[in-house]
Amino acid sequence: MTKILLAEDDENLGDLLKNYLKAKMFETDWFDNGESAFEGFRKGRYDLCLIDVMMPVKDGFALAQEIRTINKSVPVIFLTARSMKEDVLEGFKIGGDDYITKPFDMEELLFRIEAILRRVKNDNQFTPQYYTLGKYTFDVQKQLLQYDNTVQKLTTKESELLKMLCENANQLLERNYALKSIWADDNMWVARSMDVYITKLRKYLKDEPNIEIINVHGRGFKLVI
Amino acid sequence: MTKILLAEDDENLGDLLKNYLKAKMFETDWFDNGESAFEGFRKGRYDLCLIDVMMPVKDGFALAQEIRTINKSVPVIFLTARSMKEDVLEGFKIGGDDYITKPFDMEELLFRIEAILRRVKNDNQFTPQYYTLGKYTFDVQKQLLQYDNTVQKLTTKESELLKMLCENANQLLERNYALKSIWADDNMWVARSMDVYITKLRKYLKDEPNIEIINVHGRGFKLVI
DNA sequence: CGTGTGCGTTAAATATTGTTAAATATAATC
DNA sequence: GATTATATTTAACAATATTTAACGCACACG
Repeated sequence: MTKILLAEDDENLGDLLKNYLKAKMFETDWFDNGESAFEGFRKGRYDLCLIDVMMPVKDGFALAQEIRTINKSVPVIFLTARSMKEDVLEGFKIGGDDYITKPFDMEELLFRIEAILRRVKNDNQFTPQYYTLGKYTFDVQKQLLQYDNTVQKLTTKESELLKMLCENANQLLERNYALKSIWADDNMWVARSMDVYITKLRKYLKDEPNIEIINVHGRGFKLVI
Repeated sequence: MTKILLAEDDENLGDLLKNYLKAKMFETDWFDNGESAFEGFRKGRYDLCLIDVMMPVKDGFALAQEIRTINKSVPVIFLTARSMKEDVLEGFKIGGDDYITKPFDMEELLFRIEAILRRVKNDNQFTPQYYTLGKYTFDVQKQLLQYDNTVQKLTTKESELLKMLCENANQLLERNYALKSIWADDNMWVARSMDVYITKLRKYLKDEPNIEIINVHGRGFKLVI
């Protein structure tokens, strides 16, 4: 379950937010000042922080800065009064991921939370170690393609290309994009090299009829599962 | 490049939006009434529609409905005045993907546009697409047309064109619309290329008397089932 | 009817991709 | 550092995909 830290001194708003987020399947710990919120952060594990800028004892920026000293990546969304829009810059400088001005739509807040979580997930998401391609298993780290008792060692380029195809499974992998990523160049000659590797990968995967690398003429390739 | 259709009668807002979106790397065609916007949609190819509800000549809902008759999937965001929040339901019923109430933050709008485009992209990725054409089955991802034990591999262009025809089955598929989508252009020479592909598709489908690709003189083609 | 334009079809021309093998570069071993 | 082994690129040719060209017919419109 996704856990949210909420730092908000207004009792009505805090309660409202906590209940709304609960309804949307987020588990929220609500603190009514910066001091206790920081204590809470140290003891807990949170996927996202929702911090009001104006708070007694320790304001939102101070809290965010403290949080950053012990965690560089947790997303922070600031809640700020509309009149204080200059604060926004300050907020981003501290490393906030978004801000939202009061009064705000609950729906809009939810929207931003989900967008940020999605983004963070994609960022941090260590490229999965393994991909399952029909009866094959592709071990990215070890560069191995195996099924049953057969093991095929892949070369670096083979592995990098297959990895990119897997990341974009059922989607077009653009020729130029792949070339620039793997070959750091996209001239005509290098492009032919990529074709050679496509042939190799197809050969490795030929025993699995549900997996296919199809060409999209003039644009790139698609790994269809 | 991502193309946006903007239908907005307010000259200031329209201009502002167009420039803002341009700065954010979206190419925007701006129409100031529903009538011309629909003309524009028919002739062009758009990734997303941004439609003001209150417009002269043809209001936003009517426009969206007309767009839906020729395209079932393009995302639509409605712009609506805050006082008319009841309209929201109407908008979703028509098949809008989001709505945003005026006055709104440019940033919020951008946020929603990006979120929807991301979602649409992910959707398409996983829904396996098959069309049933009489005794044939058309597998869009794998670009295959099969019946019984016969399998016909389709080329990229063949497949893209057949897909568009299927999406608009029993409806007119406009020449220009298809050309801009598949060929990213609609000059005279490319148009002949499309005719060649129509001939090819007819040849593939000739064994099924209930399926026919008929020509609508001067307008386009229609896949009749 | 006759004329201009659009469409159907086929075949040739061009561009892109598939495949294999040889040449070169890189790494591993001694 | 020379010698293998392995990885990658280059080259050459075959196979496909796409576009262009050509010709004849169909349709709209006067």
